[in-house]
Amino acid sequence: MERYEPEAIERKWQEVWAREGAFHVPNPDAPADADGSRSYVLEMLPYPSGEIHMGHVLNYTLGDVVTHVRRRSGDRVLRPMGYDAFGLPAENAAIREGGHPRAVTERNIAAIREQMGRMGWAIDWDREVSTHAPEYYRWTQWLFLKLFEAGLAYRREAPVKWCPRDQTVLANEQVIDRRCERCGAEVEARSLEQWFFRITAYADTLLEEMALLESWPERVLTMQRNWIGRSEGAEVVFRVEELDVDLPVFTTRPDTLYGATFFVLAPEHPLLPELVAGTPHEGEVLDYARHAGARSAVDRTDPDRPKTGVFTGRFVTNPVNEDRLPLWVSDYVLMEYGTGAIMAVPAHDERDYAFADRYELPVKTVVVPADGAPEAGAAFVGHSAEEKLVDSAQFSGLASPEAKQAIVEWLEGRGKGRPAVGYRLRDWLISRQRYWGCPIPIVYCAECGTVPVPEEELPVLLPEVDEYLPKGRSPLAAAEEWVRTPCARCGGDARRETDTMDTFVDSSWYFIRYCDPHNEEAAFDRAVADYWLPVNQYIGGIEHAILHLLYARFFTKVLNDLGLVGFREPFLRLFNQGMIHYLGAKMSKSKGNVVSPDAMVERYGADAVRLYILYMGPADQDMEWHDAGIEGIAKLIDRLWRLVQEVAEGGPAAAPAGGPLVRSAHAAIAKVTDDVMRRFQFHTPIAALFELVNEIYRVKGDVERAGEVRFATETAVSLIQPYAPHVAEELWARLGGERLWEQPWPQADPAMLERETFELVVQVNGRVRDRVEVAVGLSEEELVARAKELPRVRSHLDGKEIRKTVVVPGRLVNLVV
RNA sequence: GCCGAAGUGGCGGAACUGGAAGACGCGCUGGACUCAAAAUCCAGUGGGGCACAGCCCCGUGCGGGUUCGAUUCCCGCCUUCGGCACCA
Repeated sequence: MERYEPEAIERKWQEVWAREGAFHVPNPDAPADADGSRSYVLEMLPYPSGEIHMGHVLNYTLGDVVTHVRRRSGDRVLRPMGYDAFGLPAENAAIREGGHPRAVTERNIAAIREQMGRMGWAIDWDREVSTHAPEYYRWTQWLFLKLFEAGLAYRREAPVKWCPRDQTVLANEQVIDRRCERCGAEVEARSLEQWFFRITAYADTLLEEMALLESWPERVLTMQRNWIGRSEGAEVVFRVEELDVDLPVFTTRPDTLYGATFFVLAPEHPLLPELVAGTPHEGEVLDYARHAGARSAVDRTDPDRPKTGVFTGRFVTNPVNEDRLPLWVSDYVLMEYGTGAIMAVPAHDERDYAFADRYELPVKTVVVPADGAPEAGAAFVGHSAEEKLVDSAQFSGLASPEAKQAIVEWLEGRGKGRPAVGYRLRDWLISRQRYWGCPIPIVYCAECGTVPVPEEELPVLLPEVDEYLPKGRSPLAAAEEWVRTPCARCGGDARRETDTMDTFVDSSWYFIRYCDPHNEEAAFDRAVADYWLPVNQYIGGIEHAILHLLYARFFTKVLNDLGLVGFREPFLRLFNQGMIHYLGAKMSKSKGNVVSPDAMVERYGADAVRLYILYMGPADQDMEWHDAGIEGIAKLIDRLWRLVQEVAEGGPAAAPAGGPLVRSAHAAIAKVTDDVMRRFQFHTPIAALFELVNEIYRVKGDVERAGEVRFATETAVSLIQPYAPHVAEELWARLGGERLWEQPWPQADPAMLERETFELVVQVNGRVRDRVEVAVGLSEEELVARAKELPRVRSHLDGKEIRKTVVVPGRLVNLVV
């Protein structure tokens, strides 16, 4: 018998698919009134580092299975691929090895494209895009200008996070535990003129429109909610009477206003120098502020470090009771949240309490449990209806939530406060002082100021430079000829912006470009975008739970508000695949525990790798790669292979009208289809295929059942096609079929799923005592009668009185004695 | 601390809507084939007990509860993982 040789088979069918353009899906001629169902299956585009790893294999094989099943179910399926090609690794490789980042990137892209071909993924290669191509980044720049016109892109000097190793600023989202998300270096604070996108204007929308999403993992929604960090409270204005200076604070606990005993400013607060100018405290306060600024972020935000601060000599007035509160400065108050100033209520805030304790400031309890005795000292009680106010003038006795509202209303009536909402989210800092990115299309003119590059002059091409090494300013600044340019408005001397954009800008709209990738007149045609989008199924790693997924949602909402697209959310369903571990740890080059996809494909074939990566376990959980595991899958393919040889030799067989094996085949169709399409579960369909093949093996020697065996074998081949498209195609051909990839997805016949008999489970007192095969459709009385006849049941009934009888039709009888 | 996810055999896991716990695979054991091995095929495989063709008990992190019946629902814990965190 001919042996299964994956290499030759896989090459053969990959060539056929390429020749026939098997997976090319053109846009409909009139997208606005195209009929038939369409489906957009998208996986996060790869960053073109050296080669793909097992995480990519899992990611894109998941998408591939969904694509095949949907295609064969009759959908027009968009399934594109591209490269997130700008970014630091290519630039760093170019610096290290010499050469141009473009050359490094394009070499890597070629290698990845080759590997993807070897995996046999059903990608529409006619739609391939790469974010570093001028044909692409021209439109990234165009979109930047749209945001600029809308007032959503702006430049300002602001304290920013600086990565000393990568020599560039970072977005807040790229700082993890105060370290650079890419290189792990501890970030520093700097104050720089930088470009921002006003994502904070969309904070509420980003929260509210989560309701439009069909299926996102709860943990991702939670992370985004945490990141946006919305909290409701009030702004309350305290006042330095002597100087006529108002100091507003943001608080979530206006109910504790009567408990405020001091007031604290952040060391960076802009009014601080003015407050202490010419006073005996000036030197000490400014000295403290300078030292606080010099502290590292890690040190300063360590909650275990004893709190420090100094008194400014000033007092503020509490608007509710005219109390004069001493004004302190301390670095436990952060300039970047709220107003950079707080009212301190040591009785009801642990941080304020720690500070009060250290500097011997008074503690005044104003909220107590409604039912219990007030405790002495600090009581960090909640602020639900279970707590009430004390020592709070006319608000005493009110429950905490009512008191909040009443106090804010009272303040509002006197112009001393108003309801307010605080967010953790900051505007998105998009400037980068690096070469390999999309140039920001802006020029600075001495006369006209900040001037956008006119649309017809796009793209602003990346200039060629000799030196990519970052030195704290953009390498683009060295291209003096490129930097000097006439002002688009007045024609006078102007200079180009030399920073490039964060690569997350590039990937915030690539899924729209895929719809219309060759458009030279526009970023995309709205009708085409609206035809395909929003994405029905997005698949990718959890590492983008905040970064890319938040930015892409923001971009989509902006584009919708600008009338450029007709949808509000880009990705209706999101699936995050788990990480693949090997030898007990996450695969990494440094640990030397990497399983190379190429080596596995060479040894077992792409089909076996594809099947195994999905068989390892639930795809949304982390999985452990077992070398022995893939052998089991190789065995399945081999068993199917040998089975098909036998069946093919047997020649055509009469189509069976029924039979247990035909029923099993239909059950497998139902299971695979439901798991993939409804449950998005990929390992159990493979188990169902194992079961089907095992069952065929048990009966294949029976010549009477040749028709059943042939039908079940064809079904198994057809069902395995989304997982193992090459060998399935080959086996399908050997069974006399052609173009399996275009064959309609098998339909389970409901009549074949129904059974004439079932195994009735009989319980006594809820414990299984016996089982008996009975006909479907018996009445409850008949089922109970059958159950009572069983000897094992009778021995447990033992003549006792039956107090209750539970019958679940089609399943069980439970007799309670 | 706040928010979220998860805990099932030796291992990965299944059980979807409250109805046979452990599908399927790995591993292991035994058998067939073979001079032998590999491959292949067949069978067995949660733990314990007994009067052992069989039967009984225990068993889904722990303790309670609801129910005729709980891996599944409720309450309270424990552990692990992830996010946020001097965020006022």
